[in-house]
Amino acid sequence: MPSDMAAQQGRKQGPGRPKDEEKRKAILDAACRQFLENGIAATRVDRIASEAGVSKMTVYAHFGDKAGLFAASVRSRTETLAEALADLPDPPADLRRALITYGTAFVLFLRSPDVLRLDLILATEAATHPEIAAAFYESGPGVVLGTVTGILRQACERGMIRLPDVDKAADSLVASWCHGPDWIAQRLALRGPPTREEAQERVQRSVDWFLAAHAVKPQD
Amino acid sequence: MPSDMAAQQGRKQGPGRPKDEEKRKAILDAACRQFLENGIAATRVDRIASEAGVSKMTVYAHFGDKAGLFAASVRSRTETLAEALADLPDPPADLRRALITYGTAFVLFLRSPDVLRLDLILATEAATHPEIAAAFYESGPGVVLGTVTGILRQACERGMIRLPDVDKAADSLVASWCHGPDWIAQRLALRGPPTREEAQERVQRSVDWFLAAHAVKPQD
DNA sequence: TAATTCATGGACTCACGGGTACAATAATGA
DNA sequence: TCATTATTGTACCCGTGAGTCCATGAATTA
Repeated sequence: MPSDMAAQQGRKQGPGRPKDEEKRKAILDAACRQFLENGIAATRVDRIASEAGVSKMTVYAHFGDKAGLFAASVRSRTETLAEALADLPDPPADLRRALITYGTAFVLFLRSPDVLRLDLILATEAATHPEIAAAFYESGPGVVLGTVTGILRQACERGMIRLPDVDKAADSLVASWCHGPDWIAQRLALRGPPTREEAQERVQRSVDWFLAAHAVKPQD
Repeated sequence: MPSDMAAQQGRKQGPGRPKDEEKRKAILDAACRQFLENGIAATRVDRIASEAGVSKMTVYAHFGDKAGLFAASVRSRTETLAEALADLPDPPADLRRALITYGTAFVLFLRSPDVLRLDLILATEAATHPEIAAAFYESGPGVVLGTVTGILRQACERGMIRLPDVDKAADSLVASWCHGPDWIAQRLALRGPPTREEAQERVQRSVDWFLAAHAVKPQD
């Protein structure tokens, strides 16, 4: 990622001691933890520095100011999460099984505490950091939506189901998997994340509705 | 609401000048606006006071401190919103029409900027103000879920549809109405609230799936 | 009228935390 | 070795904003 280096360092490795990449990583790591745990306002730069085992001046040397540190750390976190999403196995050929497999993975992903916190912070900060919010959407929910849309579109082309509007159908289907009142309750700390069984059961139910309503050939 | 008075004032109207209820209202009003707009940390008590046309001391006399002010203002806002939800018209007899009518109202409600902000702030603050979060859930999402569950249960009893688990079905159905990636995009300020037409179209689609999949009489 | 409580506004205290200054030291390229 | 840049620790500056103090005046009950 050379563009990243250019954007972050801005200097071509002139003479003198180079910046320590390990320290940079450590700072980003600590910053992620702190920002996710406390939000922007309540996070102390001093604490990040000490947790990273680094002096405060080093933090400012690498990232300029608190906002820059936030942006960089969220960006790195977003990339990490996006990789996790990209690592899903190939979809089974069977449509129903493909939807259930992916759906369960998505639910577990989208309701993991880290993603929940990240979503929360970015939603709070969307007004002041629109590019970050957009990047998060693209590499998180956008990927989920795109994958499901692809699966559905393919199934339509193969004549397995019939959908008047694939995009909207995908949106509603994903919604029915992930974001019910039950999910709201988790956001409000009224319950924990679902177990794998709960997630799967929930997705299976939605998928079965969906297929029952849209399948071309008669089924039960 | 006498319990409210007792909790807030604590004194039985002794001698001397009584507290001005209008000022109290004005303070709450300004506080709601500010907290919804900026969140807790970024809200300035001075600003609330000046916007309410009141001295800062008066704010502290009425609400003790910033946290108390926040709690009181969110409570009042939650009550207001709950009233809006309670004001919905009686459900039409027709099941499909009832679901669509309520669903559209819910979507417009849950995606209104105010509710979105409130949800966001409470989710952020859930750890430090669990009772407030719980109260919000009860009078917001909880009411929606309860209403839909009621409608579905009745329909089951009348033999119009068949559902193995009414509660979970209601959760998924509500989710498919409200909280797709499209909604996430709105939270991230990537799009605005849906129009009435969009909301209705979306709900209608979900309801039709649902009924197609669960109707007792033969379907295609 | 007297006693009591509320409200005002402005000045004030005080803790907190972002960001900087500086002097010393370490690592690197030339 | 020399110039250059990174890093450190500590001490510091300084804006900000929550919460308080106080002297004055207004509303209310007895």
